[in-house]
Amino acid sequence: MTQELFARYSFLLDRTARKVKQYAQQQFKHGDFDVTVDQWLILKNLSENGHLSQTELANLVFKDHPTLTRILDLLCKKGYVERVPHPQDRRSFQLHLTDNGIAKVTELKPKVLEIREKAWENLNETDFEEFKRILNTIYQNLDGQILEE
Amino acid sequence: MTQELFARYSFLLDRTARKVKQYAQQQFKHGDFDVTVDQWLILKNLSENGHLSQTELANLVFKDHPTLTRILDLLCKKGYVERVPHPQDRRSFQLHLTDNGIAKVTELKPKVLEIREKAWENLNETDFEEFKRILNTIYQNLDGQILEE
DNA sequence: TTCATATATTTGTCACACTAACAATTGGTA
DNA sequence: TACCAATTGTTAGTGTGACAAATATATGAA
Repeated sequence: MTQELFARYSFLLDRTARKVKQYAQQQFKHGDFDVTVDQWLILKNLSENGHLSQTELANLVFKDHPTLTRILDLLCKKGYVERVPHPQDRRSFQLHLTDNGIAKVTELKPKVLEIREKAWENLNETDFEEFKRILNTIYQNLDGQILEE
Repeated sequence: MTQELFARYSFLLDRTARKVKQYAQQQFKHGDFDVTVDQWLILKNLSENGHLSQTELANLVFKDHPTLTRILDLLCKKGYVERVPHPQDRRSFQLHLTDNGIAKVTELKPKVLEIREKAWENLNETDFEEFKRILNTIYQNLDGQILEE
């Protein structure tokens, strides 16, 4: 029976994802980056895509709306992001980086790449392609599964 | 430069791990399992290893001590686990499942395996071995990295 | 014995994920 | 025009993760 064997994937996946985040967060803290790993993800995506709404950004980074609201609250408080009222739709905001935010992204970008590289010691590009393929397959297998009863 | 490319792994890893957890938690809820995914991990490990201390259990499931304390608080409140004072060492407890806890594990075990299987559609055992190898390599690359300065 | 050190667990704080409920606004339709 | 369903974003509640610090007990050396 391979069922028992396969079931271990969730444990290993969770354990590794936590370790990756924990390692990066330690390095962030050690280098006084002044942002968390998740906050960095938001800053980076805002720097690569100008003037998104929160919904657009949420879809881009695969975070839900309440989580994004709170991360943005913190980034606004730190002065890296601003919520600009949307000219046509008064329900929504256009998000953009402040000058401080832009400077922060410029400063951190190379440092983050260096931190991320550590995980791939002893692994090559073929491994990466395999890894990507399997992760995406799992994601798609579970995505959009409607529950009915 | 492959640096940028590689850096995407953390995003995909995090995204997939969250999806896996979210999917399982939905199914748990839908089936009225009365436990969360993390609580299930604890129950399962307690059923496979009798009379662990919290420290031993924490090492087994790779959760830190405060997190484990809180999960156990909930499981005790639900009546699935008991903390029995260690006969020799008054600092520690021996954990064991109550009768309800044992029944819960028996009830849920096949259901959880079925839920877990969903992720591996379109993937085979070779994929699983590759996946395991890469995850474990990443974990080891980042584990035990001491920070100094 | 006494003190320093180590170990087991708990508590507090902050951040994030998910659900549910809510307010405000928009846009289609009767 | 007057509804009403859908959309955008927020808030509250619960669970979990990481980290630091506190508490209690144990152990070993002086």
